[in-house]
Amino acid sequence: MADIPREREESLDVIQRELTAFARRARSAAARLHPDLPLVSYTLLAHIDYRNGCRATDLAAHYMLDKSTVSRQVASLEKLGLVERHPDPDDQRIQVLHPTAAGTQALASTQASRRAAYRERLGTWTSGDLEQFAEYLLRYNSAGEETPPL
Amino acid sequence: MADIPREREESLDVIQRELTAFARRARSAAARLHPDLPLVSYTLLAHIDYRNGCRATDLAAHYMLDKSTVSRQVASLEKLGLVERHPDPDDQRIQVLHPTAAGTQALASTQASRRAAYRERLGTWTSGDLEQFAEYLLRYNSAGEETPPL
DNA sequence: CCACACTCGTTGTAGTATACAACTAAAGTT
DNA sequence: AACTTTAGTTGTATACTACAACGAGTGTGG
Repeated sequence: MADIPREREESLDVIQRELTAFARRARSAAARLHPDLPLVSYTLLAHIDYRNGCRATDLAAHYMLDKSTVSRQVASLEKLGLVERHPDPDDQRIQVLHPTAAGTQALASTQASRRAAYRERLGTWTSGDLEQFAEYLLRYNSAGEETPPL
Repeated sequence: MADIPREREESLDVIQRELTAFARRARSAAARLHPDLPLVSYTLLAHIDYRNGCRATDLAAHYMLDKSTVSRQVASLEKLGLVERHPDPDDQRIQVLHPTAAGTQALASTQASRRAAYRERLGTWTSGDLEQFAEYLLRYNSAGEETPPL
């Protein structure tokens, strides 16, 4: 039951369909998890934090967004007092983005409810399955650093 | 290396982060794969086809969308001549949606390029890994029929 | 040192996706 | 017949996004 092409195709179709369903549902779910935070911005804020500061260009590359989109999102995060921009002394074009204290705090409280949701949702999974699933997702996403993910 | 809670948390965080990254990238990727099709509508059309006809309400439930959103998307698909509405004779409130010939055809050609993209992307995976990954995604998504997926 | 090219970011404009609320119409329930 | 529930539409407002044009800073080849 291993290398029969038909089985591969079936698996690919399932993966395609389920990933699509997930992506379509993600927004509404995210809205429920942090109704306050501008919601897409949350993702960017989380990434800024994860990277310990980064540039707008990095965000655009990572999420495949136009720089104008990122620019506005960052502006909105700044207006909300969640991120700060620090000009890079070596290159005046660059603004290094960092979460403010409020940003870190907002992230932490949101992260808590996200974690709780995931824990509940994946509560019945064995640790081995979680690990394996995480590994698959990493592999899947990294495969598409260059090419489109969907 | 099995049931240590810390390891579970780490896996959960990775899953969370990678699923989020995927969801954020999905739109831009989808835009590249079918620049012609209204692009969100594609998903709905695919689901209508997959189900061999369904109601707008079913689409809303499946993708966690507001009925007004679905109503407009379906209207746009109809205007493009990709779906037809057939009133249910037993219940005049209901419109059963079906792909038109053009809809089926559009779906087929898009599906071809999608399949190609997935085949390329997952070409190095073993059939076993694909099967396992598909199974995880199914399990993950079905766990959230009630609760939010993200 | 200057002209050209490149990079980072912003702003103008426009299209798409989405939700919420109010509404119509058709069934179903008392 | 009156109330409730379900299916779908429309009005309105907002979020997200891209593309194009632009401004400012950096780097490089004459």
